Amino acid sequence: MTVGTASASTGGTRTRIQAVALELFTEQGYEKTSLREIAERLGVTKAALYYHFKSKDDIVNGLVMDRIERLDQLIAWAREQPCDAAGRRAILTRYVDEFFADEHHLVMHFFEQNQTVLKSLAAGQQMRQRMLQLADILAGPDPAPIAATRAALALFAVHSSWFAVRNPHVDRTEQIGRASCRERV
Amino acid sequence: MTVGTASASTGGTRTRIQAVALELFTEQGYEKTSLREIAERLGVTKAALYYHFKSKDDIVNGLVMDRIERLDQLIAWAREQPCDAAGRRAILTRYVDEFFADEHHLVMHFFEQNQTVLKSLAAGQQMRQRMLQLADILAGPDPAPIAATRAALALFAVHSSWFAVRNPHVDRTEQIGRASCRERV
DNA sequence: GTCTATAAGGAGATAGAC
DNA sequence: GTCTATCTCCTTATAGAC
Repeated sequence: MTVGTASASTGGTRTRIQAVALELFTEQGYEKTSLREIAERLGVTKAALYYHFKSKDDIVNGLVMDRIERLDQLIAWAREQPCDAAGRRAILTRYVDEFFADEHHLVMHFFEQNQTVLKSLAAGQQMRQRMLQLADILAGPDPAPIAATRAALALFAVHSSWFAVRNPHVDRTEQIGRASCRERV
Repeated sequence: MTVGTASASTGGTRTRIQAVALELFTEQGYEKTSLREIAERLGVTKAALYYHFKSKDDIVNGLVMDRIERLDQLIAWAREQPCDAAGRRAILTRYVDEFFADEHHLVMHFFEQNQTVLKSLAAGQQMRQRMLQLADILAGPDPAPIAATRAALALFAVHSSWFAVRNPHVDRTEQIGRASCRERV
């Protein structure tokens, strides 16, 4: 896991907490996962978690804020790409490469599985706002409604790949890449 | 709301409960919505809810089971459609017409906002299974991996329309129809 | 950094009167 | 059908010892 800038003094416990929390939040949902459950799986007590994070929400914030920074960089770069098909494809490709490679995709999966939670979290609202910005860039300036819809769908197609993944012989990244590149943008 | 076969004897309270619950579940999530909140909005007490539903899960079950029946009918019909582009388009069109018209789309929206909940509910697992069946039919017999992916994405594109809807001048059904028909299946 | 102990509150669910 | 009252359980979060 690459999560934030864990203070180098700690033995990586903070990062381990985030990793376990992310897994449980994605599997069973944020609300259904208690701090007791996270602590137990780590072999510590609940109180230990509160040394590293000031609240349950704060665990999520750490995960999200990291992505928002990276997303802002991608958005800034995307604004300078040409507004043609090649430019849009380049944007989508970088999006997939950055946010769905390695363990990064775990965070994205968490986002999709916990939409209602993110709605009530400040970090989640910011994330959503960035996604809409990216869709706007893909749609181009003064888009026809149909172009705006298509741009948003292209972005979403990447995310919906989890639903599509069932054949064990096709690995996930391969399928995600295929899904995004097939989309006409 | 058209929810199940409410015993005609009651004054529709059961249906009103489902309508309010559906709205709150979709807005803030299933876990975050308490029975107290539902009861308060209806002007009754928690205990009254338990006369109509044996548990909180049971409220969701009523909503889901209704869709599963309709989905099973659609699946049976879809199996008899030709395996060409026109047939696939016909299937998608009926899917959109049946599940995204009127208030039906509220239930679909609830599904997307509460994926983790549905994972742990028997009714939700059945629903997911039906969706995969439908994707298989769209993909055709012995599909290449790429065809399977494309079929699943086409289905999902319909559902992702909520993300795409931002322009208030384009109404939702119009956009959903457009989204599904634009998709190459 | 991690522990024990506990506070404070809300959740789902039930019993029984009306 | 709906109410009041209550039970039981589990949650997030804090205080303070080690």
